[in-house]
Order: sequence, then structure tokens, then C-alpha cells
Amino acid sequence: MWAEMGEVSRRPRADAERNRRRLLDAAAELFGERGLDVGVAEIAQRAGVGRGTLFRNFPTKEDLIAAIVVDAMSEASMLGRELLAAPGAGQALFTFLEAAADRQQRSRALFEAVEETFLVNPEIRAAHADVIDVLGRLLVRAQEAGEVRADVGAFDVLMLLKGICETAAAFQQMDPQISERQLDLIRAALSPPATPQTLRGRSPTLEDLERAFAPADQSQSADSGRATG
Amino acid sequence: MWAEMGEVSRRPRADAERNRRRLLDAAAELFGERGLDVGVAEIAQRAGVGRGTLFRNFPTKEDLIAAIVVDAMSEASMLGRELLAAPGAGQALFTFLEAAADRQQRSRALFEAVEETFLVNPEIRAAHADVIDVLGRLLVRAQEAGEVRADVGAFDVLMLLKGICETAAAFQQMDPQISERQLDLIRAALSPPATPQTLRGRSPTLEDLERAFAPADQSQSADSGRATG
DNA sequence: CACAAAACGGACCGCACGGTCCGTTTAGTG
DNA sequence: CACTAAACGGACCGTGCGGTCCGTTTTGTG
Repeated sequence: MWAEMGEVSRRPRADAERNRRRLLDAAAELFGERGLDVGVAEIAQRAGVGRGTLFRNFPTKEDLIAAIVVDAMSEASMLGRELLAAPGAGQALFTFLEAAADRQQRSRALFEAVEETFLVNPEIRAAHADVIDVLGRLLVRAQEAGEVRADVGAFDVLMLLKGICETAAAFQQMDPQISERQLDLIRAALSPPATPQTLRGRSPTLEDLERAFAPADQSQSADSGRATG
Repeated sequence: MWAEMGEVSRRPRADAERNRRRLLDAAAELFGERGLDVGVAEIAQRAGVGRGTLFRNFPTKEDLIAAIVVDAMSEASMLGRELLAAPGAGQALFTFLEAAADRQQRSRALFEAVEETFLVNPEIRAAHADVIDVLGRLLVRAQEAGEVRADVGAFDVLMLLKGICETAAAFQQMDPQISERQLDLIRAALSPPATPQTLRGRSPTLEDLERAFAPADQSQSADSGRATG
């Protein structure tokens, strides 16, 4: 795996690999605890390395963020795909959401990162689109089973979830049940309404998001047709 | 009103008053658009004054924030109190929430401010407690009318609302209906459940919040007994 | 064991931001 | 209209952050 074509890039030294791991762990921890604007100094310190080492592994703070965020999002996508095969369409969806809320410290950082670097970083964009895609499938499946109201989209769910992740972060330390409670509220919101009742407007799509974040032009989008339910 | 005891503090000059207004307006606008970390330079520029003028009116950036936040919160409390007298307990509650969501640009800044300066600034704390109080009353009234499920508290609602305000901010520019849609979802979440169904845990109270934000000690709390319904 | 390549880490740089200071302008009064 | 107290605003300062550089230490190989 270390063989690039032409030049041979040797396997990194043992200490290098170890330090890289430590940095990723420390950063994930701190970003989860206090958001994306913890300083690189503190990250390096918690990892037990110097600042220089941090910047050799990740040329930019944003690169470090991206590494963590993409990793966490991939994890989420994989869990989602597993749940797609599990029985109980509605339960699968809520298990997915519960997992996200559990990792709420991490999740908050994800939301932050998406907001800040979404358009800039193609890796994050792709990973994000993947999560949306899987969430959309889980949602559709639950809707077809009649366990979730038919008029919500993936972004609706994501927004509710974001509310949990951001708010619960402040309370989590004192009441670990808080996100479960909020999750129950989401469940209630998504349940098919007893009395007919509709939502105004429509659920945003990935394209909507890109358009909203685009400053002026930005005609081509790498992967089109990945809309939300 | 300009007469302080002892020394006579004269009414401020006309231009001073005008500039103060302009600063407040500009800051409210910018904080709403891009959050609390817009620079003072930009605020002064949009207000059409120099940075020095800003700092004479508000010795600290936090003072400026507090002035805006307290103002907006008082407005909300007043609206809430009016609605408490209006017919239609459930509708009154949702009208209140809709108003908050409408001012979503402003509201987002409020949530941010509470998170950052809650413990530090007594004025913000008081105004915040007032909002919680009014929201709690609106909620109880709606619950007694059977229009809202009995097991939610003011903070539950606030958290859902926060989700709207923060997320919608990104989309608002492209789809102004987005917060209405989310509001409908909140409505669904708060509706009395068709099939019996309970929420895990309990709704946090103001005291919980203070405890959560307190670093270590912090025994006395200025106004006790202002719990949430 | 020796030695070169690679990784280490802290000193250093530039920038941006909150906050201060003071020479200049302006509002208001007799 | 003159004169003073107040308000004005931009030049200036200190701090903290992301990012760079380079002398020192470590790894692992012949």
C-alpha cells in the first residue's frame, strides 16, 4: 500500500504513525467537548506532541478537522447501511438517530464542520452526501412501512437531530438522559399524525444546500441526482 | 430620567443618541446574519461610525451583545405575556414560537449569547429567566387545555426551537418557508400522542442549567425558585 | 555500532481582533 | 457668533491564534 507509482514512498516510521493516531484521538475528543475552535496548541498538548508534529501530519487545521469528520461520517454511513438490512424499518431509523445522538459530542463537531467547510472541502462534501443518502433510504423504508409520516425528508430529520446535538452538549454533563428524551420528541414528531395534518413547504435537498452555500456562481456539482426523499 | 442622584448627568447630545441607535441596529443585523463573532470593525463600519464611538457607547463587545440580547428577550417576554391573555391556549403557544422562529436571525444570536455569557452577565440571566418563565406559563396553559402533551417542559420546547433557529439560518436565504415547516414538526412533537407514549427522563429546569454551567462552586443564585413548569 | 534519513518540537512570524488614546470636529448655549 | 464641553474616529497597542523553520533527537538498517 505504501508503493506509489514511480517513486517508492516508504512506510512511515513507527513513532510517526503512533503520533498521528494520538493527534486524531486528541482532536476528536477536544472538538467534541468544546467545538471546532479549540486551539491547535491544546490539541498537540493533549496528544503529547509538539505543534510542529501536528502541522507535519496535517498541513492545516482544516485538514485535521476533515480527517476526523470524514472518518466519523463514514462510520455513520456504514452503520446506516447495516441497519438498512435489519428488520424493523421504523426501529432501524431510530436506532440510527440514537447512535448519532449518543455520539453527540462528536456529532456536534460534524454539524459545525459541515456549516463551515462544506463547499470548500470535497471530501467532507462526499462523506456528507453519503450520510444524507443512507439516512434518506432508512427514512423511505420506514415511511413505506407506515411507521413514519410520509411528508418528511432527510433534511427535516437532520435539522431536528442537529437541535439535539447542539443543545444536549451543554446539558449532557449533568443529565446523560437528556438526548434520549429529545430523541423521544423527535420520534413523536415523525410519527404518522393521528389527525390529518401536513407540513408547510417541502424538505430541502442536497442541491438546495449547495445552492444556499454557493456565494455567486458554481454551476457544476460533482455528483448530481443524489437528492433527498 | 437623566438626573442621577448627586451629580446631574445631562441628556446625551443628539448625535450621540443617533449613533448609539445606529450601532445597536447594525450589530443586531450582523449578529443575526453571521453570529456573535463578527468583528467590531465591521459593526462600526455598517453603523457608519468609527470604532472609538462604538467603544464609548459600549465599553466592551460583550456589553453591546448584552444590550441587544436583553432588548430582544424583553420583547419576547412582552409578546408572551400578551399571548397569555389571548384566547386559544394552544394557538397562543405556537404563535409565540412562530414569532421567535420568524426572528430567527436574531434568535440564533440569543441562543449563542446565552451559551457564552449566561453565567457572567446578570442582566442576560434575568432576561433569560423571564423568557423561560413566560414560555413555561404558555406551555402549562396549553397543557391544561389538553392541546399539548403533559410531559414536556419549557426547556424541551426551547431545545427544539433552538434547532430550528440555528439550522434554518443557513437555509432561510433560499427558502423562507423552512422555519415554518420545522415549526409544524415541533407542533407534531408537542401534540398529545394518539397512542400512550412517554418521554424518558425529565425536562431540565433553570437550576439545572445554572448547575451545568457553573465551573466548580457558585453557591448563591440571585433569583431562586424560578423553575420551569 | 555507525550513520543517514526521517521525525520531532519549540522558537519564531504575521495577522486579526478587542480595546485604548488623543488630536480634531461638532452640538448646543449665552 | 463665539466658545466650551462633549462626541468623534482613526492611529495605536497587546494578545492569541494558525502556520513556518530549523537545530536536535530518534529510528532502523547495513
